[in-house]
Amino acid sequence: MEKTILIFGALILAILVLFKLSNYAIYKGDLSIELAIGVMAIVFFFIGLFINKRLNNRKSQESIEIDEQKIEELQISSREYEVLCEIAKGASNKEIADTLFVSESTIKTHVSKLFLKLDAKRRTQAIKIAKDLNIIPEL
Amino acid sequence: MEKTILIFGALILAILVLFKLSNYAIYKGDLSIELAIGVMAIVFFFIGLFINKRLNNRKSQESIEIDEQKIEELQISSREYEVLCEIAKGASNKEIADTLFVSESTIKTHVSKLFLKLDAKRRTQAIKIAKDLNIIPEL
DNA sequence: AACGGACTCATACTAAAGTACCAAAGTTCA
DNA sequence: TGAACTTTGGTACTTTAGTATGAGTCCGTT
Repeated sequence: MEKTILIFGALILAILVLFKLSNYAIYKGDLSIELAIGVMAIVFFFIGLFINKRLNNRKSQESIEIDEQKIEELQISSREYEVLCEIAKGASNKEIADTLFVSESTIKTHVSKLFLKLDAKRRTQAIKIAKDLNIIPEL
Repeated sequence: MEKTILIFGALILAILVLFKLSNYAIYKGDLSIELAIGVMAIVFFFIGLFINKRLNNRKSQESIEIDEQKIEELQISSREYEVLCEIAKGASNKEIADTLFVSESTIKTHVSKLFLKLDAKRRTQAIKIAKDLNIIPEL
């Protein structure tokens, strides 16, 4: 909301400035009315495009961003997080163990901890919850 | 690219039309130059916003869109698809059976079929593959 | 030094998932 | 009509996942 006011404030200011410039040019006989109006219109058209593009870029970046704060809140350790990401990739316990150079028993331990922290009963549920919390990459 | 030409064509046409209208109003003494320019500027600013919003909405709809064609290709039946979505929600076989009013045995049958069609060995992998193929809702 | 937490690992067990095989009913299409 | 497919479901079995318990090492903090 604040941003909207700022944008329109800047817009009105720009209109006033361009008014003065266009009036000056018309009185000097350098510009016709049509040209002044046309230039103004096109300038503001592109201002509209530019502002909207900026807002939309910000939006799509936000949705991709991982919620590091949430990970902290849940007290998920880095190793547990690694295991979570591997689970979300569809790997089995054995595969994850091989990937991370530990035993399957260790993976089971991490998984159990993850379930506690995410309040999940099975890995598919843990993936869903993690996705909803934006704590794992969309990849 | 074609769209861009069309948009700018329409833009130039709109400028010419509004020129004529504004000239007519100025000669009649109804409008001052400043007001005409201001109105033009604001109109085109919002045209810019509007056009860009339209283009971006189309984009974000595309990325959310489920690849129905892919589902057809993989020959996933509607029932199988229902089960796939439930799996992705984190539900167990028992829970899915209760949700769809069938037996757990039936769910297992559908799941096995899904694994064949998605070339997956376990449900977490099936979810990943389905996600990558854009055949299940982001939800 | 003592404590707590992360990481690692094992064992034993249960539960859930996954596989194989079989079957029946209904629908669609050549 | 027969074949193919979908949907449903059961049984028996194997494999993987998940739980519980216990333990050791390392590191940081009090």
